Amino acid sequence: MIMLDERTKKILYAVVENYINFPDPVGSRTVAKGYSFGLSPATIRNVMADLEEMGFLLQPHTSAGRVPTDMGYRFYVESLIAESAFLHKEPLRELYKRLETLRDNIDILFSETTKTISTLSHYLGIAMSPKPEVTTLKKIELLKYKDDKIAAILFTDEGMIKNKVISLGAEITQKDLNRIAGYLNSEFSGHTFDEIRQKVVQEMSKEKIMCDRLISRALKICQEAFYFLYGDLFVSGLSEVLNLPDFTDLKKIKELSRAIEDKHTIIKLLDKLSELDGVQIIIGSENSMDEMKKFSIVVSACKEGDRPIGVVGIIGPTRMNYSKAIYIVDNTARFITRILAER
Amino acid sequence: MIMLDERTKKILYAVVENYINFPDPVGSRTVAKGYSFGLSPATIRNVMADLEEMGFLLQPHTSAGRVPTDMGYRFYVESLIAESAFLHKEPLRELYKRLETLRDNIDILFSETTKTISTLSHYLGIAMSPKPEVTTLKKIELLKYKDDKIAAILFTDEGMIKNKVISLGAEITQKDLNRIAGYLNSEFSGHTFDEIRQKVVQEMSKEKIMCDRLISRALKICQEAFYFLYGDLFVSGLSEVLNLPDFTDLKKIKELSRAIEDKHTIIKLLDKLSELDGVQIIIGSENSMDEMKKFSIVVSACKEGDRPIGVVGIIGPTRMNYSKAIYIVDNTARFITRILAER
DNA sequence: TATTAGCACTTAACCACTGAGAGTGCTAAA
DNA sequence: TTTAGCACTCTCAGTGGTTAAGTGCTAATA
Repeated sequence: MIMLDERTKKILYAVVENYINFPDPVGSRTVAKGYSFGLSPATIRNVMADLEEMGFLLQPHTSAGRVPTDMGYRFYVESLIAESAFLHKEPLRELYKRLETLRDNIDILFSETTKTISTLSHYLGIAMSPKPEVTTLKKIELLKYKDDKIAAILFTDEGMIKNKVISLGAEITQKDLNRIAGYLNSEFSGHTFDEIRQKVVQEMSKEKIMCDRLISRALKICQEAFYFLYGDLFVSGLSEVLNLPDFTDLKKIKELSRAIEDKHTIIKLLDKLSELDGVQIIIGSENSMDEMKKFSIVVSACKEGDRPIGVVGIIGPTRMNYSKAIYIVDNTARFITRILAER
Repeated sequence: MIMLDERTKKILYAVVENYINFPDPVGSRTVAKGYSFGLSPATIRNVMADLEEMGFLLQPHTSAGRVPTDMGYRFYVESLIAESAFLHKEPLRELYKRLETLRDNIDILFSETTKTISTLSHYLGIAMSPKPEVTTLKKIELLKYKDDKIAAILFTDEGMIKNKVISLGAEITQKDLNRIAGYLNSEFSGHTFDEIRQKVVQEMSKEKIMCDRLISRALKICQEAFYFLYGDLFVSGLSEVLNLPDFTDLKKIKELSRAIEDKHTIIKLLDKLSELDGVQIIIGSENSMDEMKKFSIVVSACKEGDRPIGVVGIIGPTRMNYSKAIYIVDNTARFITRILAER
C-alpha cells in the first residue's frame, strides 16, 4: 500500500466525498472552499496533480476537475473500514419491522430484503438464499407422481424447502418410496448436503458388494436429489438506479442489465464472497466479471456460527456512497442473521 | 369498427408494416415505391391524410412521414388475427427441445421459457406459473419445525410444490400433525385450492358445534396454508429490448423497468387474461396499467381443458412485430400446454 | 371525377462556429 | 513552501446556415 502524508490523504478523501455527493469532477477551488484546509486552490492543485500521478485521481479532460479512480475509491474505502465509522451509527431496526413478519418464509424474506435495501440505498439490492451445499438436512420426503416419476422434497434446518422431480426409469410403489425415505432419513438427516453427497458416493461403492435392491435405489434417488442445487438470487431496484446521474448513458445501462441477467456468474461470485467475514467490497475493475467492471459491489454474508446461510448486498456505480452502502449492508446482514438464528 | 375501403386498408397496412420493419416515420414516397399500388405518392398522401383524420396515423411533425397510432396497430392486428396468417407457419419445435428436458420442474420450465421467448422475439419474455387457486391438491404434508412452528407443503397434480411456514401459537407433536395431515388429505385431496378454501369455511362453521380439537386445529392450519398464494411471475430479456431503437430514450426505459418491477399488478393483469382463450393482445393505451401505456402485451394462457395452468407472453414496444410475436406466443403456449398434459 | 405533377412550405438534423465558464499548469513573487 | 497571476485548454450551450425529407395545395390531366 502506498503511504500518503496526512494532508494528501485528507485532500483525496475530500475529492472522493465531494464526487460522491455531486456527480461532477471536483476542482481545486471546490476543495479549498468546502473543506477548510487553510490552503489556497493553487496548493491543492499541486497535491491533486501528485495524486493523479500516483493513480488515485484522473481528469476526464484538461479543463475539468478530478474524479477518483477505482484505486482512489479503494484507498478511501480502506480508511472507512479502518475507522469503522459506520458501526457507530444506530441500527436500522425500525425499517426492518416489515421484514420481521416474513421470517417464516425464507425465499420471500430474501426477496423482500432486496427491495428494502434498494429503497434505502437507491442502488440495486441483491440477496442470495442459503446455498443448499452448506445447509443441514432435516427430513427428506418422497412422493410418487406418475409412472416412474417421483418428487423428492428436502427440508433443511434453516427453513428452506427444496424440491426436485426425478425420473426413475422404472415404476415404484409409494410403499417402497416410504421405506426408502425412512432409510434416507435415518441415515442422512442432521448432515449437510455436502456431507450427504460424499456419503452417498461412499455407500454406493460399498453397495456394489451388498446389493440390496432398495438401498441401491435409495442411493440413486439421493444422488439425483442432491445434485446441482443452488441458492436463489434475488435482485431488485433497477428503476432506482436509473434515476442516478451515473445511468444517463445507455451503454452503461445495457452493461448493468446484462450483468444482472447473468445470474449464474453472480451466484458463483457471491458464493465465493460468502466464505469471508464482514462486509466485502469490490470496486469497479477489481471485479472479475467483465460486465461488472464499471460497478461496485458491497456484500456481507449472513452466518450461523461460521457457516454462511445467505448473502445480502448492493450493486451500484463505482461512484457509490460507500459509507452508507456499508452501513446498510452490514445492518441488514446482522438483522437477517439474527432473524434466522432466533427461528 | 370504422369501415375502410380496400385501398385505404392496404395503405394503412403498408405504413404499419414498414414502420415495424424500419423505425422511421414512413412517407408517401416509400409506400408508393415499396408496395406497388400503381399509385403516385400524391395519391397516397391524400389517403394518408384521411387515415390521419380518422385517427389511424399521426405525424410526429409537419415534415415527417406518418406513424401508426395505437388504433392503427389495433386495426392491423385485427386483420392479422382474421387471416390467422401465423397459424400456417411451421411450429418452433426445434427451438423448444431444451425446454423439454425441464418438464419435471415447473418453475424452472417457466423461467427458462421466458428466456427462450425473449431470445426468439428480442422483446421481454414473460410467464406466470399456474396460480394455485385453480390447481388440484394432490397431497398435503405437515412437518414440525421448532416450538409452535410447522411447515405445510402442498403438492399439486400439476407438479407444483408450494410451502408455507405457519406459527400455531401452541406447541404440537409430530404425531398430531400426521393425524391432521391424514385428515386433511382424506378430506381435500383431489380438490382445487379454491374449492378447499370454501370447504374450510363451511367446515369451520359446523365445527363450532362439533368441537373436535384436532379437527379445528386442522382447519385452522388449512386456512393459513391456503391463504394468499400466487403464481410466480418470470420476466427476462431486458438487455434484449435495450438494443431496440425504441429504447434509446431513458424515460421509456425507466417506465418499462418500473412496470416490470410492479409484479403484483402484472400478475393481476395476467390472471384476468388467463381466463380467455387464444392469443390476447393489448396495445399501448389499451393497457390499464399506467406505466404500460407505451408498451404492448401479447399473451396466451396454457390450458388443461378449460382450466388455465399458466400464462406465457411478450412485452415490447407498441412498434412490435405483432405477427412474429403472436406466432411465438401461440406456439410457446401450445408447447407448454402439451408438455404439461403429457406429464 | 380521380389522379398526378409541380411547387412552395415546414421542420429536423447536421455542421461549423462562437463565446462563456471552469479548471488547469506554470512562473514568479511572497 | 505557499500563493497570486495568467495564459492555456477543453467542454458546453447557443447560433445560424444548409440540406434533405416530406408535406399540403393547386392546377393540369386522363
